[in-house]
Amino acid sequence: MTGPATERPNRRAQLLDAAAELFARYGFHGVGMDDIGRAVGISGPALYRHFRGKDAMLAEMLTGISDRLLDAGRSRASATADPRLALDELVRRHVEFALTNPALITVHLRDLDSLAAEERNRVREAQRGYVEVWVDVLLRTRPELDRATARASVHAVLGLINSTPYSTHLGTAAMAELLHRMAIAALS
Amino acid sequence: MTGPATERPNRRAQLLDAAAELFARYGFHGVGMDDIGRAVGISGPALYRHFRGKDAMLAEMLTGISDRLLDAGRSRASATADPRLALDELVRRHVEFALTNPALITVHLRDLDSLAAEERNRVREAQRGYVEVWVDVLLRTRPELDRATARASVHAVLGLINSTPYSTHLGTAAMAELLHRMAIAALS
DNA sequence: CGTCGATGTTAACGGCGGCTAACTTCGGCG
DNA sequence: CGCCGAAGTTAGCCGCCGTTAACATCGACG
Repeated sequence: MTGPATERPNRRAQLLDAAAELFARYGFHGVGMDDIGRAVGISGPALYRHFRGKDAMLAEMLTGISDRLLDAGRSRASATADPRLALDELVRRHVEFALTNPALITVHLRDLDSLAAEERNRVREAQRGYVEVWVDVLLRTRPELDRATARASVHAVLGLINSTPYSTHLGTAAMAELLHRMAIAALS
Repeated sequence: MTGPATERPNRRAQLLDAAAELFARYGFHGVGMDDIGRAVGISGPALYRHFRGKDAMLAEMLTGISDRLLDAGRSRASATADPRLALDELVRRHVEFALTNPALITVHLRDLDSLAAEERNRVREAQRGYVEVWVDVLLRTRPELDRATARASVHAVLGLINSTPYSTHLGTAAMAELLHRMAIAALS
């Protein structure tokens, strides 16, 4: 009975969403396969029809978002000539992403180390690339900075924006505006 | 043999330090009691001579630092009349703390939810109080802000400072200076 | 209409890890 | 010098959880 084949394309995406929510709330090791199944109305081992295992779910989740962020960042940065506008655009995009996907942000910060070495390095590589995009743009607006300082600044600003999940009692629009202003101020 | 009674006062503190380091690197659920023991040269169940259990270690660790931060914040804030100086002092103190104890910061951000409800609420209460100290000071330097916005700003700045653990390739002095400048800029 | 693949189900295994039990060692102290 | 408590040790239990096995259901399609 429980098999409505109405969910056309990616059941996988739905499962990953549910898993992300649980991982965010209880941590990767604090969530069982049964929990994930229960969250979508199926129970336990059915998940193995869609993923090789629990680790694979985390891996797909994290590589997915880091690759996506990297791609988006690259295209935005290269599409805008004025470095100040490009930086503005990077901030805007990242703020929007963080406010839209707090669970993914949380899991990304918290459970990256639960990944197997290979996948973890893959994610770290994408992260590094994303940061370098920011650094390049930042250096064009403030050529007096050395690269190490620029990199540290970018990390700090991403930390500022990513701290979002723990405090969104302000309405997304106002919060986005606030974070944007603070990020730009911190980078000036 | 392995019992040098030379470690006079608090073995507990030493054990908590080791545990914090491991929790920071692998996450609370990713570390076993045997691992913690091995890190200080004893093995496994010996830890139960000092703590009621693994949860108790995490609880003592987190309540310790949050109470300590709250106390330090309160005394600093009330000891300085000029709000701008008080804010400066809060930032300076917190930056120093974050750079000195990256492991504690990491565990605090990551594993708070692994605590039993009672202890968790205790920690959250201290956190809330600490943020309110910041908010009060900030509101005195920028009376045009409403309290909710001030609170969100404080959370964001704490996120900026706490992002430290993931990127200290700059030397603590330079890093402290940089974070301080960025934090103050973001709050202005 | 019968078969097949996709998607579930429940039962059960096996390892890992937190914790307890029973026993040792040793420094301090009356 | 003999006792006692603090601090360790190893052996082992037990429950949780990721994973596998064996079986069910159903829509699609020749």
